[in-house]
Amino acid sequence: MKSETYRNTKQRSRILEILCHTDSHPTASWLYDQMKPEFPSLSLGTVYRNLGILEEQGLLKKLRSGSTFDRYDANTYPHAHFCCTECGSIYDMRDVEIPDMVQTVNKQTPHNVLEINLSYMGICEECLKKK
Amino acid sequence: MKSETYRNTKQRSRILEILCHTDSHPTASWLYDQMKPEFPSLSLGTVYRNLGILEEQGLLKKLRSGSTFDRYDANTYPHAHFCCTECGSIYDMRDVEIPDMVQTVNKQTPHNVLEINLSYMGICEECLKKK
DNA sequence: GTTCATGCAAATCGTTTGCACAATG
DNA sequence: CATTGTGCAAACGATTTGCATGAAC
Repeated sequence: MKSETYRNTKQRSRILEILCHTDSHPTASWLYDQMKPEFPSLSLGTVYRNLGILEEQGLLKKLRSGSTFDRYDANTYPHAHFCCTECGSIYDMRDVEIPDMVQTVNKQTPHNVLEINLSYMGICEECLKKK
Repeated sequence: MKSETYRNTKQRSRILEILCHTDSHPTASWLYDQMKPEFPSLSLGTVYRNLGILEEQGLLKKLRSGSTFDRYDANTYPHAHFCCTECGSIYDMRDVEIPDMVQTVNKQTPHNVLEINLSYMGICEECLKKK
């Protein structure tokens, strides 16, 4: 049973503060290393639990969300995907254009962009039926 | 030392065949379950190894590639990311427009699209310097 | 004082790897 | 027959969880 009330803890507010002051999209263990000096008895479990709570509160987002499995696709032609956040299934979006922005974007960034990764997240047809 | 020659094995060609005849972007264990009746002594390790080889050969792609860690972002406003395939770091793409295609796409698909996930893959500035 | 969060350690789960044996070319 | 692939089981690494203690309200 999930609780609806959250308490303020030093650990949790520090995590959010660090996340708000960096744009490096940290991992849990990076946050752990950052906080360890200030909270010597901090544990990784606490970091993970708080990240989960902050995400529930909508204060942060977990990147590359979706399932935790590797998935494989024999269609190597660039195409967009639809990822269902309920059941985890992934569909091809055959009819949706994937804008060829590689050249455009390369002019706007110092990095070397090689590939676009475009996916649409939402609820799939099957899961919609079940509601 | 990585070999440059690949042999044909029943297991590997079956994996590719299954992948080519489905668009459900299978996981390794789904493939394993599919193949188990035909190859009763099949092991998951074999499936993973062959998926790796097929990817090397360019016959398939692993989806949501990049690092294996969860990463967190306190910037919940929709924005594109750049993911370096060499060092795994992730940058915000502040200046790159993320096209608001949610409405457009919803007209083209039976699923309910809620969110766009756009990332550019390539080599980051830092890694380029090291070359 | 009741409930929620923490720290610790053990468990979980997807994936990788070492090794002896089998199959390929 | 030299080399690559397989099956098995153990190892790995990120994340999760059970439980007793501590902090928040």
